Parts: sequence; C-alpha cells; structure tokens
Amino acid sequence: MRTRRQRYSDSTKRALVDVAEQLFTEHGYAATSLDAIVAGADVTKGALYHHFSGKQAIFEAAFERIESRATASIGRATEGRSDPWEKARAGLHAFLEAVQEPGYRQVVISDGPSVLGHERFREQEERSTYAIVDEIVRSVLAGDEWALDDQMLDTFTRIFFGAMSAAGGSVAVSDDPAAAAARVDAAIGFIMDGLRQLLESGAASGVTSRT
Amino acid sequence: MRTRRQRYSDSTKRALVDVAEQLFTEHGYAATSLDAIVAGADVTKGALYHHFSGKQAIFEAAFERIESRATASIGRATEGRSDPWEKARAGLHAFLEAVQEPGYRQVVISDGPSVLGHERFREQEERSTYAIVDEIVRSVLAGDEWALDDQMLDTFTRIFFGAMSAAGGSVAVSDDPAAAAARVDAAIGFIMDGLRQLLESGAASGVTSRT
DNA sequence: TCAAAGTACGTACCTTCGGTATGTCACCTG
DNA sequence: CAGGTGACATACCGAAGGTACGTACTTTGA
Repeated sequence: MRTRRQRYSDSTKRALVDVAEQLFTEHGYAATSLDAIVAGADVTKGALYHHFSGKQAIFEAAFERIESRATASIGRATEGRSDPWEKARAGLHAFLEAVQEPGYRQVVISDGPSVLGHERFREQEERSTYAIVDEIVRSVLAGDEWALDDQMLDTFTRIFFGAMSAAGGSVAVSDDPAAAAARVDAAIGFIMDGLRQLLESGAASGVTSRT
Repeated sequence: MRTRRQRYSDSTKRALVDVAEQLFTEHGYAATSLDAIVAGADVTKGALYHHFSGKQAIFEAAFERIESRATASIGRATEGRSDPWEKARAGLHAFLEAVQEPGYRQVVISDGPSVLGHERFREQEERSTYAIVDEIVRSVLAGDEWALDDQMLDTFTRIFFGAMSAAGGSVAVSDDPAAAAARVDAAIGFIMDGLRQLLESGAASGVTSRT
C-alpha cells in the first residue's frame, strides 16, 4: 500500500496535469503560462518543478493522456470485429470521432510536433493511435496471397494515417461535421474498395514482392 | 522608378526575411529570438518592428516565401502534361521532393499550424501547395462521366494532401530517402490505379451524385 | 520514542525575450 | 531650401520560464 505522502504527491501531480491539459487545450502551448497552471492547481512553481523537469515535460504528460484516451476509444470500436474490412471501417469511424476532440486537435495535432520536436512526436505517435492504424492496415493488406513486404505496409500505414488525420481535421472545422464525416467515410471507403478490387484481381504488381 | 530610400528599405526587409527563414528553419520558431534575427541582418529591433508588426509577422513572411518556392517547383513539374493521370504522377513526385526540404518541414509543417493558428494556416495553404493538389485531383476525378460534386472533390483533395504530406515527412526522415520515395510512389500509384479502375467500371456509387 | 534523513513542496530571485516609446537623421517634396 | 516624413537606432518595460534555497511534514531506523 502506498504511503500517505505518496498519495498526496500523486494527487497534486494529477491536479497539475488536469489543469495543464485543460489550459493547453483551451489556449495552446505558447499562451499557457506555468503561473496559470500552478494557480489553477492551487500550488506553486516549486511543486510543478518538483514533479516535472519543465514546461515541455508537463505538456508531454498532458499529451500522453490525451493520446491514450483516443487510442482506447478507437480500440474499443474495433475490438471484437473479425472481418478485417469491416474492422477497418469501424476504426476509421472511431478515428474520425477521436480526432475531433478539442484536446486532440490542439495538443496533439497543432502543438505536438513543434513542442516535442519531430523525433519525439513520432515516437509518441507510434505507440498510440498510429499503432492502431498500423494494425488495421496490416489486417487488411497483409494477406498471404499478396505478400506486401514490411516496408511497403509501413508506407501504406503512413499514407492512411496522414490521410485520416487531415480528413479528421477538415471534419472538425466543418460547418456540418456530420456531413463532412460522412463524405470522408465515403471517400476512404471508396479508396479501400479500389484497393481491395485491385488486390483480389491480382493486379498488384509494383507493390507486392511476388509476381 | 523606385526612389533610393525605397530601394534601401526593400533591401533591409529582404535581409531580415533571409535571416529569419534560415534561423526559423534551423532552430524552429520558439528557439529563434528576434535579437538573433536582427543581429544576423545587421540591423536593430527598430528596423524589424518598422517592417513587421511582430515575430509572427516576420515568420509569416518566411513561411510564404518557402511555400511559394514549393508551389513553383511543383507547378514546373506538372505544366505541359496533358494526360491527367500522368500529370498526377509527376505532381506527386515533385510534391514528395518539395516536402523534404528542411525549411518546408520545419516552418510549414511543424511550426506553421501552431504559430499561425489553424485558420490562418489553412488560408495560406489553400492558395499554394494545396491549390495545386486540388487542381490535380480535379483533373483526374472531375470527369463529366462520374460527376463527383464539389464537396466530394474537396474531400478527396484533403485526403490526398494529408496522405502526401505524411508520406513526404516519412520519406524525409528515412535512412534511404530514395527508396522510401519509390515506395510512396508505388503505394499512391497503386491507390490511384484502384480509384481509376473503380471509376471506369462504373462502380462509383456512394461517392458520385449520379446513379 | 526520538532524532536523522529525505520528500514535497513554498519563496525569492534571475535571465531571457517579445514588445513599446521615443529620439534622430537622411531623404523626398513643394 | 524648409518642412515633413520615412527608416531606422536606443533605451526601457513586463511577462514568463527556470533556478537556488529555505522549510515543514513524514518516514525510517536504532
């Protein structure tokens, strides 16, 4: 069992991340001061710098929390589906939902890359939402019959991940998000149908390693 | 003819943007101080604030210059091609090249959205590289036979733009950029082939407005 | 049980940096 | 040639991230 001091410590740390997540979401990274965060959590900078090495570190804590929520949400939507194409559609749907959340848009998409840097941002991504997209892409494209190699599958994942992120962003700023999401759904579904047909007709020369 | 004072003024302004572009590219927005910029251009802050309203403004000037270079580069690669599918392939190639440039990656992709804000970033995009992608997508998909409506074409453009940006980013950080670019080329070409086949077979229900 | 040690903060201060207010001098215009 | 204006330079301010150090409570060990 945790000691009393540890419980208190955890509680203040959680409070700091709570406030940080909210303020970073609401005003963005640059416009959120550490003073505002510690004031919101009702502590001082001493507490913040005891738990985190600096502004970037507490941002990353909020970032990870938001990412993991999104990942969990998409995971719930896809689990239990057996047909890979149906799973892909469900995942796409959930992804489009998740990416519209204000926190995800501001913290992950907008501020994430510039604050964490390309490198670190990529690392964070790869073990969260990107991993799910990768799993879905592989379940759809990695049939024995076609034999796309690993790097080619990575490439497809990157492409779909980028496509869905961009599409999700456009959905989020749309006047009519529901209609926009339906269009994205249709467009990506259409692209997937094209891929499927091409693969099943055996016309996949150029991307598969077998002839 | 411009007066002598105007010529001097233009020259210092150009020098400021030159240095700003280089420093923003090299160190990112946050890690680039105005003091460093004015020192590099051999002027003082008074000069900078005479020509620009602030840090964001001079960043935007560098941003626009980088974007317009990329746009011009892609434009040169596609002009003169008559066959839309071939034009699309050429454009894709040029886009993958352009997006690997350090300035484009750091200033446009990484810092752009967070510094300019979603709104303004979107505006800038739409009259540069995004416009070219849109033109290419429309030349390929907007045949009379299929009758995709305007919003659907926008959706496809968004998707392809996002896909290619993400793919370009992954190419840029790859150990073997040439091989990675070839894979992206193959993958997107494959997706386009799928689309083409589906459209020409008339199986485009769901995305077209005609039956 | 009690003192030593360490944890979890609070307080005060430093430095950097974006931005502003104001001064100055060369250049254009009437 | 004289007044006005544009193109800067200089000096300064306030906010914000980060640091050094102090302090009180808690756990630990003899």
